[in-house]
Order: sequence, then structure tokens, then C-alpha cells
Amino acid sequence: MSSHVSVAPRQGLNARQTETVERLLTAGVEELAAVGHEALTIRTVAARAGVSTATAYTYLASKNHLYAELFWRHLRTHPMPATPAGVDATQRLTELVRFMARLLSDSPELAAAATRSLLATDPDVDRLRAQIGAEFVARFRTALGDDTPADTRPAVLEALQLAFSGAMLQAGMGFYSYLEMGERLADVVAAVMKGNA
Amino acid sequence: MSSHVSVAPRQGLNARQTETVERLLTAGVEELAAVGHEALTIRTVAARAGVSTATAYTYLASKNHLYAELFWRHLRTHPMPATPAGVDATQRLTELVRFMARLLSDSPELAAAATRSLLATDPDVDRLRAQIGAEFVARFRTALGDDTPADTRPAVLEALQLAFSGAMLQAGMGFYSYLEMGERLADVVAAVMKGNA
DNA sequence: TTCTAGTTTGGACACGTGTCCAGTCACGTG
DNA sequence: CACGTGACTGGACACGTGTCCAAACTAGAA
Repeated sequence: MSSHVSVAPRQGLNARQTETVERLLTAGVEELAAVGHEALTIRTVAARAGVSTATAYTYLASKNHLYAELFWRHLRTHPMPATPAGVDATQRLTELVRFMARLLSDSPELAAAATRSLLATDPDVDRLRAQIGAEFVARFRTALGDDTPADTRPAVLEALQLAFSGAMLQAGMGFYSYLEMGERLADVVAAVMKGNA
Repeated sequence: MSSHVSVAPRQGLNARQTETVERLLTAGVEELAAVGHEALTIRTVAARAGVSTATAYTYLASKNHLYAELFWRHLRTHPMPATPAGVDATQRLTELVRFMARLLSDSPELAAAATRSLLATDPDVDRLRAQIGAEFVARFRTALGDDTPADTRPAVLEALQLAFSGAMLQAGMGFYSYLEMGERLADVVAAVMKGNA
């Protein structure tokens, strides 16, 4: 147990704590939509949730932790949809990057905030960073399937996953929208898979 | 002219101002090496430079601006070396990603700080973000050369550049070292160029 | 119903960030 | 040398972040 009570359900929160956490996270989503990720403060989130700041900090180590947690939940509430049979890897990957781009563009403030917050060094963010990273890898691995020669598969997987991370960073920096990111990544998928399908 | 006197030389700083800026940036590098990017404060940098905090803020809009500026200078003091004749694109790109990885691993604190700071939204960071982004693209474009078919070249360039950005983000998140990043990217280059050389 | 223990609270705190300002300093010009 | 102007200063400020704590509240068990 870290210095903060984790917000992950498997840590054994009782019903009362679970309700407090849910109120905080819901308030986080609402406050983020209302004022954006820079103007948001834990105090305003706590007020919106109807709890004290001290209670908010019982569950949220930091603003970074809040954003990482919200992003993780956003990811989990948007699992990768199953692809129809008979679709090759390039198509699956293309669908995936478009899907992920839409998921990010549904909540651009959260995506940008999370990109930044996942670079933070506190232990609660560490855990979420690992989970989120693993989820990304899993989605790309599933989409890539076994269509690539086994000797180049790890490098292809890494190329795609890094390109996705890079695109997320670029969109977060404001070079283009998260939605446009999907189109750019579709072209990248085509280029990467050209010699590797 | 922004609300802060830009630290870029072409903005016409006089000799006295130029000296003050140089002292601040040198102090920034030293303080970063001494205490790391999270513990560093503009106040300690100012003290190390022998100027007041208010003076430091005359030239530096924010801590983010300081890191972006230091990173830009680091890039510029490490221009991409010329490659010998007769080297193909894959080899040039491989050398480039290794060179860039070494450049980043020379100053991991700065690299991690800059990755985060370049996500900031203040105008002084905007300018540096554009410059740094353009420098990355230019380096990859030069290394890629004309060896790739013209129809796929933009996507290949983007794939490589995004993979580099993604790797930088991952290293900044602590998934692996900046030096290891070079080896990973070398494999990625090979995979991407496989069908595109 | 009472008791106990865990949860939450309001308020204060230390610290950092960036801003502001009247006064001082430094330098160039006449 | 005196003057004017821009650069710099010390100190105070407002605000946000995260921590701490004694007291109050809540819920479950006996």
C-alpha cells in the first residue's frame, strides 16, 4: 500500500471509500471538461465531488495521478473491438490506429494531460504507466497477429507501437489533432507493413 | 516580442543582456546536473547565475521555457555528423538514431525534462517546440535521402520520425535508458526500411 | 443503545511558481 | 561630470500543490 489509498478496486476499498473515489473521478471528468487540464485543481475537483481536499488527497497522490487514472479508465471503457474474420494484419492495424485516434479525440484534454502526466515520477503514476503501456502493446500485438515473419515481428511491433506513442506526443504538443493522428498513422502502418506483411 | 525578452540571439539582446542570459543558461545546466530536473527551481538557477529571480524571469518565461531552451541548445551544439559516401539510407538512418540516442543519453535529465516541458502551452515554448520539431524532421529527411520511392517517402519519413518521438517518450517515462533507445530504434529502422529501401 | 474504529473534515502549514513594483545600478551620451 | 534610460534588484504578493492534525462524523458490531 502506497502512502495513498489506491483507487484501483482490487485494493479492497469498502463501499464507502469506493463511493468517495467514484465521486472524485466523476468530478475529475466533469471539471476537466469544464475548465481544461491546466486550470483544473484538485481543490476544485474535491469541491465538485463534495469532499474535502484532504480526502481527495487520501486517494489521489497528485494531479498527475488523477489524470493517469482517468486515462486508464477511459482506455478500459473503450476496449478494442473485435475485427471480422478474413482481415489481414495491415487492415487490422489500420482499424486499430483509427479507433485509438477516435478514442483520444473523444477527450483531447485528457489525452494531452495524460501524455504529460505519465512522465511524472510518483509511484502511483508508475503503476498506471506500466498498465497503460502494456495495454497499448497488447492491442498492437493482437492486431498484428501472426502474419509477420517471426524474426522481424518484434521490431515491427515496436515500430508501430513507438509510432503510436510518437503521434500521441506530437498531437499532445499541438502539431495536429488527435483525429488527424489516425490518418497519419494509417499511412505509417501501410509503409511499415509494406515489406513486413 | 513576447512578455519575456526572448533568449534567442537574433532578437537583438545587447551585450549586457546577452551576458545575463548566458549566465542563466550556464547556471541552468549546472543546477540540472546538480539536483535533477524536478528539484531545480528558477530561484536556485538565478542564485547560481548571480542574478535576481525577477531578472531570471525577464528572460525565462517559465521552468518549461528554460528546459526547452537548454534542449534546443544541446541539439544545436550536436549537429548531425556527415556520413561517408556510398552509405545507403538504412545505414544512414541507423547511424542517426544511434547518434541521437547518444546525444540524449549525454544528458538524460535534460532529455526527460524537455520531453515533458515541450508539452507546455506557453508561447515561448511554442516557438522552441516548432524549432526542435523541424530540426528532428530535417535530420531524418537528410538521412533518408532520395533512396525511397517518392510515393511512399513521406509516410516512411513520418514512421521514422514518430518512432523516434515515441522512443523519446518511452525513455522519458523510464521504460528504458536513452542509450538503449538507440539499439531499439536501429531495429525499427531495419524493419521500416525493409520494404521501402 | 453504546462503543469503537475507520473515514472525513476544516484549517493551517511549507514550499514553489510566476508577477509586480519602487528603488538602485550601470552605462552611454552630451 | 550630470543626466537619462534601460537593466536589475529585494521583497512582497497571489495562487496552487501537497501535507498534516485534532476534532467531528459515520457505520458496523456487540
